[in-house]
Amino acid sequence: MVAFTSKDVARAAGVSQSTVSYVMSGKRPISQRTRLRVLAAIEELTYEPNAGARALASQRTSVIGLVVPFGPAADTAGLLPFIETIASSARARDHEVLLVTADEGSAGLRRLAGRSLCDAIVLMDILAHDDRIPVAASLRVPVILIGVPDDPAGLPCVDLDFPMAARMAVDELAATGHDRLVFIGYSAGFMSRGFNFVRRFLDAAEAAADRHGIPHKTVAPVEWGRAAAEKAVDRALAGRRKGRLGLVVPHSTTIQPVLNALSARGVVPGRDISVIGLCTDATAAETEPPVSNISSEPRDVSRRAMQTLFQLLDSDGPTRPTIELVPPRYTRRRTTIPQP
Amino acid sequence: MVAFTSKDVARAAGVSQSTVSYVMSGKRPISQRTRLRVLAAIEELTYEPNAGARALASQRTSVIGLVVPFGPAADTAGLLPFIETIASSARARDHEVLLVTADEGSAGLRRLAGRSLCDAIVLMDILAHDDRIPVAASLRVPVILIGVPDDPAGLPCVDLDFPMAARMAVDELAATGHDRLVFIGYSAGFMSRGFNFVRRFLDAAEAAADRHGIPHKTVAPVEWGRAAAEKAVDRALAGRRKGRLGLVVPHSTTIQPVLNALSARGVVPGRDISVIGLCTDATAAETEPPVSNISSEPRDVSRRAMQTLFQLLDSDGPTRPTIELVPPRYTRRRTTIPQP
DNA sequence: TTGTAAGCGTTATCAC
DNA sequence: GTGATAACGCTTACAA
Repeated sequence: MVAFTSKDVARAAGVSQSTVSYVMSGKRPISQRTRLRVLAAIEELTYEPNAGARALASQRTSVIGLVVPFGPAADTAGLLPFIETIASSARARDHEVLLVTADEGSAGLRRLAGRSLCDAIVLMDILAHDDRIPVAASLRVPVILIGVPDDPAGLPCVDLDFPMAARMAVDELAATGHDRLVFIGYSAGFMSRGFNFVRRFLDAAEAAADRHGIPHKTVAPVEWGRAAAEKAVDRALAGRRKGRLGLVVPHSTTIQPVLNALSARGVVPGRDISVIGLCTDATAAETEPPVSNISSEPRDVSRRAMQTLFQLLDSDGPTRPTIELVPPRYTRRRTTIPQP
Repeated sequence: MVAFTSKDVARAAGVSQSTVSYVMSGKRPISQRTRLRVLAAIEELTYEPNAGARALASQRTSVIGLVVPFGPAADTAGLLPFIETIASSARARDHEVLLVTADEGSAGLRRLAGRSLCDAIVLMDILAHDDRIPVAASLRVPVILIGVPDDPAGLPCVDLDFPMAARMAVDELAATGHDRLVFIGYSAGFMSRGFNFVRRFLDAAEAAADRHGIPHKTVAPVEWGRAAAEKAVDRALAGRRKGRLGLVVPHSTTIQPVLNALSARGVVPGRDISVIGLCTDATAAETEPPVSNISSEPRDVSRRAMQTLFQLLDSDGPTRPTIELVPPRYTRRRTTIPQP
C-alpha cells in the first residue's frame, strides 16, 4: 500500500513527469488534450503530491506556523475563534497550519524557520517587551504579530483598536446620561506579564472620560475569579449616590463575575447600573444577563492578519511594515440603562 | 540569508555528510573525537536539518495530524485542554502538530495521508456513525480516535468512561441519601449528530438508578442556552415534594444555566437540592457556586491517546486495536447536600 | 506545446 | 569508524 508518484501519473497519461507538474501548477500552457489525459490519470490513481518532495524542490512548504498562547496563561475560551479563523484562511489559500505552543518560546520560532517547516509565522499573544520579537524579526520567513509590542522591530502587527474600544464604551455611556464611570482593570498577572493593550485601553478610557468631563475611577488590579470580582464591585459601588453609574469591564472573563456580584448586592444591571464589557459577541450573548458589549472581533483580527501575511508571501519583497488596528463594534444588550 | 545544510556542517567539521547525519541520529557509533567536532560545527552554524528533505529521504515526517471539531458544533471551551495536551505530548517525542479542522471531513484525512504530511492522525469528536471512519481505516498511516464510534473498523479508540461516570454520579447521590434523581439530557442537535456517549451516559445512569431502586427521570432533549435550561429545571422540579432530589447534568455548558435557573427559583444547590455535573475540574471550579463534578479528564484522555499512537508508530506492525476508557474522578464541591 | 535532466537536502546502503 | 553515493519525489530551467 504505497502511494503513487507523479512518475506513475506520467506513465499512465503517456506524458513526461514535468508535464504532470505543470498541469498541477498551471505554470505553463498545456493543451486541452494532454491536460485532460493527465487529470484523468491523477483521478484514476488518486494521486496526491508528496509534500516533503514538493517543499524540497520548490523551497516553499505551503505551511503557516501558528504560535498559540497555551498553558495556564491562556484565555482558554477566547482563543478558539482566532485559531479557527486562521486555519480556515490558510485552507482557503491551500496552506496547512502547524501548531506550536508559546511555552516553547523563541526555540519554537527558530525551529519553525530553521527546519523550513513553514513559509510564514503567525505569532499571537504579544507582550509589550517580548523576547521573541527580535528572534522573530531575524528569521528567514515573514512573521506577523497579533498584538502590538512596544517595539515591533519592523514586523507587521494586527490587533483590535483598544483605544477606540475604550472611547466607544465611554462615549456610549456619556451619550446615555451617565455621570460617573468606573473602569474595572486587569489582574496584576496580566499587567506584569506586560500585555500593553491593558494600558492602551485604560489610558484611552480615562482620557475619553476626561474629555466628556465625567468623573471616573479605575479599580485595578482585579484578579481572576469570583472573590476578586466582588471586591472590585464593592470598591466600584463605594460611596454610591444618586445618578447614573457606568461600569466598563474590559477583561472578558471578569464580566460574568461582576454581573453576579452586582446582582447579589441587589444592584440590577440595566436598571440600577450600566455595564459595558469588552468581549466577543458570542460571549456577550451568553452572559446572564446578556451584557452590552464592545466586540473584540477575533475573527476580523485574524482574517486581517492572514491577509497581510499572504500579501507578504505573494510579493516576497519586504513590504513596509504596518500596524493594523481593527475597529470594534458596540452592541447594546441588556445591561445598559437606556436614554432617559 | 540562506540556511546552512548538512553539507556545510560536514565541510566545517572536516567529515563526510553521512557522518553528520549519523551524529544527529545516533544510528551508528561515532568516535568521541569526530562527534565533538561535528556538534561544534552544528552549534557554530546553528544548523537545523531541513524537514522536507528529511521526510523525503526517511519516509517519516515527524508530524502528527490533529483533526479538531471546530465550527459551530464545537464545545468551544472544552477543546483546548485536548489540543494542548496533544501538542505537548507530540513535542515530548520531537514531533510537530498539524492542525486540520473537521469541516474538511474525509478530504482532510485523505490529504494528510496522501501528501505524506504526517506520520499519524488523531481524530477527535467521533460520531456513532462517522463517515470518516472507513476512510481513516484505509489510510497508510495509523489513526487513533478520541471517542468511540459504533464500529471502530479496527481503529484504536480512547475516551472517557462515560458509563462509569454515570454510575459514579448516581452512586454518590445514592450514598448521600437522595431518593429521587433527574438526569438532564443533551440537546437534540447533539443527539441527532450522533454522539453516542450521550446514550452511553444516560443508559448507564438509568441502569444505576434502577439498581439502587431510586426513582428517576430523564429530561431531554435540552437545547443549548438559558431558556432551555430553565425549561428543563422546571420539568425537573415539577411535582417536587419532601426528600432529597439529585440532578445530574452531563453537558458541560448546561451546568451553569441550570445552577442559575435553580437559584432564580429559590432552590439553593447544596442545600435544597444536589447537582452533579460532568465537566473538567477547571470548569467546575469556576461555576457559581462551584459544582460537584465528575471530571471529564481531557488531559488524561489525550495523553493516553498519544501514548498508544506512539506505540503504534514505534512497533509499526499493526498492534491489535483497543478501546481504552479513562476513568473519571468525583470531586465534591458546593452543590451537593452532605450526608445527613 | 512538450520532454530532458539537474538539482533540492536528507538518509541509508554499500564499501573500506 | 568513516566516506562515497544512490535514492527519496518533486520543480524548473533549458532544449526541442
